[in-house]
Amino acid sequence: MESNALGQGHITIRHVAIHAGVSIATVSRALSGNRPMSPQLQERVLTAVDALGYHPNLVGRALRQKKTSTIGLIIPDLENPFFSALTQRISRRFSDSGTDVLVISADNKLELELRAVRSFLGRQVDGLVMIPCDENESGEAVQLASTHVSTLQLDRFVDGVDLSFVGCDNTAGINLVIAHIDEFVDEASQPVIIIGGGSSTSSGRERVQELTRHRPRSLVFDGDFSFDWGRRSIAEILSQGIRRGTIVTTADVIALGVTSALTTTGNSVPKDFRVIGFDDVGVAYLAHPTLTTVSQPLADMADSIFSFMITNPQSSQLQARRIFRPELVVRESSPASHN
Amino acid sequence: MESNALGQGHITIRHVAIHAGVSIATVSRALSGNRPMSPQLQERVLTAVDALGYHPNLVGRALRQKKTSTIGLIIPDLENPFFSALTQRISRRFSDSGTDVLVISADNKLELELRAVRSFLGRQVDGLVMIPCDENESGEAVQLASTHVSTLQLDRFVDGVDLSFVGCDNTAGINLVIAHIDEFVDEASQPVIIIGGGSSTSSGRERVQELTRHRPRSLVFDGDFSFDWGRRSIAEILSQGIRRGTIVTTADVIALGVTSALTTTGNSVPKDFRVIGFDDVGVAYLAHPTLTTVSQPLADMADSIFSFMITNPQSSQLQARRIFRPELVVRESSPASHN
DNA sequence: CTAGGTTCGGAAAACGTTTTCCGAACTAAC
DNA sequence: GTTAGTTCGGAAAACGTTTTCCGAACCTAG
Repeated sequence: MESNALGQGHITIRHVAIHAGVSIATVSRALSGNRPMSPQLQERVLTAVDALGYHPNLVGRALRQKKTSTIGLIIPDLENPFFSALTQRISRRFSDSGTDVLVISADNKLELELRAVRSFLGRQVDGLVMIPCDENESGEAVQLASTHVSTLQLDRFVDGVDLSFVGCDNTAGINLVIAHIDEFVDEASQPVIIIGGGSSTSSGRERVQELTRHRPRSLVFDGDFSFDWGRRSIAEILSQGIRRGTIVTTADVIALGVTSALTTTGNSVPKDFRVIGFDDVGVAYLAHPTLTTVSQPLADMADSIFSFMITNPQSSQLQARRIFRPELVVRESSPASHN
Repeated sequence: MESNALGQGHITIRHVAIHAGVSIATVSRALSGNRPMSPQLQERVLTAVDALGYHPNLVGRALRQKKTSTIGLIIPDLENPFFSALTQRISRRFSDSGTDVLVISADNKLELELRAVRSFLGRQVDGLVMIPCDENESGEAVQLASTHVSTLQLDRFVDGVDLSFVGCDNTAGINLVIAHIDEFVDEASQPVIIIGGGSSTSSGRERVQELTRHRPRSLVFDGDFSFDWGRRSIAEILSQGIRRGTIVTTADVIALGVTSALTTTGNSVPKDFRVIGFDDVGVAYLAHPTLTTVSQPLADMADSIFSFMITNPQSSQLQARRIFRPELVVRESSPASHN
């Protein structure tokens, strides 16, 4: 059961060196290929490595090299399918580059977010990507991160700090929605029902802001990015006696809760209520009715993050700001040909 | 912008020591509280720490202490809502215990799974939790992990290796489903339509196995744990001229694809087809119709993982096998009072 | 005033690696 | 045959911690 060839503890480079009858420097070089050496010697080392089942201790290596071939990713909520899809895409993008992506979920708590930053910094990650929990309150965490390591804000940014950012153009996305609504709502500037989420995040705020700019007299409800808030918002709306309208949400998770609550209470989508989401998560086209939404280019964003992290030499004097254009995806929850 | 008080590079314990006019040993002790010391001296060190903005280098600490206060979690597919929910619960459970949970997604690829194990081992994690990708092919990865660190299989196990496991009783879960079906299918042993997924995983296999044991003449389709497979399976079923029946799937993600495809093709759920899932992911009760499914006790499982990792002293002679009882949740997709 | 104990700070070793530096051996050129 | 150059292996320093060990200082009791 124990695979120890020598005394106790793990097998180190020293054991390999003894086994192969060489110095530890030679073993290191044979493995890294850092300096050319005679093939037979290298071969001898390699067989010793195999025989002993040696795996290098990355902690020791990191300490010496002052780099870990690792980037950290801090996610507010893994249960949000948009974030988990983003996480998946990013990991995939980095997967064959030698650096691996470590994920920590902050569970939407500022305290955990800050702890995650500290943890990653202490761990000496080569880069840090974070979706800040809060536009204002996450300032400390982001600031701390950025002074120590090359840091990138994703999807949301915090106010004040001038830092690199990758995300989508929320204003443009909402404008697509507005243009779409104009097709079937006769009178322009007809108020809509806005079910917002995460108003203390830049994305949530920007989206609601642009919506109310176009439709000033709209009803605005504010909650968080969750299925449940979508459901509860409908209870509120129905209790106000509203029986039809166009509902624009700031996230698919909300929209899905909304349509679910509407249909279970006997309201028809899109007949009584049209519903529009944001993000185009995987389940959006599985919902019934399928959800009209704004699609973000996840793969492009992952590419952008990758190139930022790879090319960026440690301290990022150059602020990158990559804002991607989203696309409207019209589905059954708000058919274009309705009226 | 640069917060370096001294030359170049990060601020180390040495800088703090100089600043406070003490030795590095004293700084270490002041921070860890490892040995009592006079309050005023400690105070002096602490202010120096604050003044310089020192954060300990966890890599150095890990090297010395031979422990990292970290556990690794390897997930086959973060986009599967069941897995992301599980991940969230586990992180949450560990969040205030001082050890943090690092997640790597294997993207359902054996090669990435093995690499993730190596990465975590090299990183000297104190424990490793993994959901193996494949019942047979993941043997190497799991074996490797278990010989080096206290390892726990989650939700699925691999054949052969005798290793600790936390999961749910799939057989019991399926028996609940069978009992439920018996209520509205007059003739017992009436064949059903089984849409399996992940037949090369223990969970997928066990569930289908128990189903066919009770309903030997059932139609069995095999695919993977994904929305898309659920959709495609329906195309296949309809092309065979089948227009009604009871569909049992081995995962909610499949079931959601199934109901989606059924309703968009004009088939009614539960009138024409009854659909039953497994896992009880968050969206299951948002779907239309809401999904009957088997619910797994996520919080209990997370607790179990936690206590295993905390109590278990390094090498786990004692094999833990915690199998939890699932519960049936009857919803609209297969109403009990149908016939 | 001395013997024995206790407190507490610092020097230095240790963790596992990479890499710089040095020196030995060999080669080639004059 | 000597010198200069090149190759290649090893000794040792370095990375940033924690912790063992030692010794100085102080206290207490006889």
